[in-house]
Amino acid sequence: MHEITLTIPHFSLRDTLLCGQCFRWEENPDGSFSGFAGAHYADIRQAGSQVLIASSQADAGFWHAYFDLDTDYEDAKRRLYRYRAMRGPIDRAGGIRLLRQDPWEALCSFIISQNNNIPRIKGIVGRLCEGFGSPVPGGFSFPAPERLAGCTADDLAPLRAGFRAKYILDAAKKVADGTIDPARIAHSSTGEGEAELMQILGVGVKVAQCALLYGFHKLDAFPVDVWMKKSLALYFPNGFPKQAKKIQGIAQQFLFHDIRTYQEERSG
DNA sequence: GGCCAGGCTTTTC
DNA sequence: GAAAAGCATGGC
Repeated sequence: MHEITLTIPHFSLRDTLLCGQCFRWEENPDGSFSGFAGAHYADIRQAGSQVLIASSQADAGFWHAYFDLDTDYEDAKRRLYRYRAMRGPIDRAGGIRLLRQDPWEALCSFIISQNNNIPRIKGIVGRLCEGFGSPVPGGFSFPAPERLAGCTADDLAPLRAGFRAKYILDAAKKVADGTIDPARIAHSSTGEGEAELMQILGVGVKVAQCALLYGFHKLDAFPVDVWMKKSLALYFPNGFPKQAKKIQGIAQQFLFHDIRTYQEERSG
């Protein structure tokens, strides 16, 4: 294993890895985390502003990018703090960073997420990797679209993904044959990317926005699910301010984690 | 046991 | 067009 240390002030590793943006990390009893980012297995723990990564590969640059260290979150939080309603969510959930995940993995994972819950999403994603991924140090990679494009729904039955299996296959085929081009979406506007992704069976606005935010790092993407509807009703009944549109994806993550973790029992 | 889960597609009114 | 049903599976 290779030891890599990153310095990330005002950061919460736990909130970042458990807030529902990724599905391949598990918390250990000692508070560290084990799992995968792309094909990189790692054990990660946080000590203050130090993030200690024991990685299967000597690739500090990869982890620098994964934890999005080139984005200034302190600046984003200062801007968002102008809105009184954001202050509680920032104080409670402001340690979250938007991970720069692989686009295909994020797209596929959030197709699986629909009408589903996070523990079961993790189970399906785990079985997908073990059944169809490639062996890498520490476990299995997330399967490439080309690997899944030749599969049938019956092949995916062991995943117990239910009705989502045919959506996974449609997405894999359209990415593998170029109908959907992640490289093109990466250079497109969020609106254009949404339209392209929604060509996939089983991808609506919510899943497309999740893929754009978590897989393509489009910080103006803004997925709204049942939790975000609750949060917006509580904090922004007149809608999220358009002045903050460029970083509303960061705000979304604070609001989502806050409402799920801290406000569930509070009556509106 | 019915309800719900980071929804979407299909059918029906 | 809008609203409702249907969809697989599992946890509570």
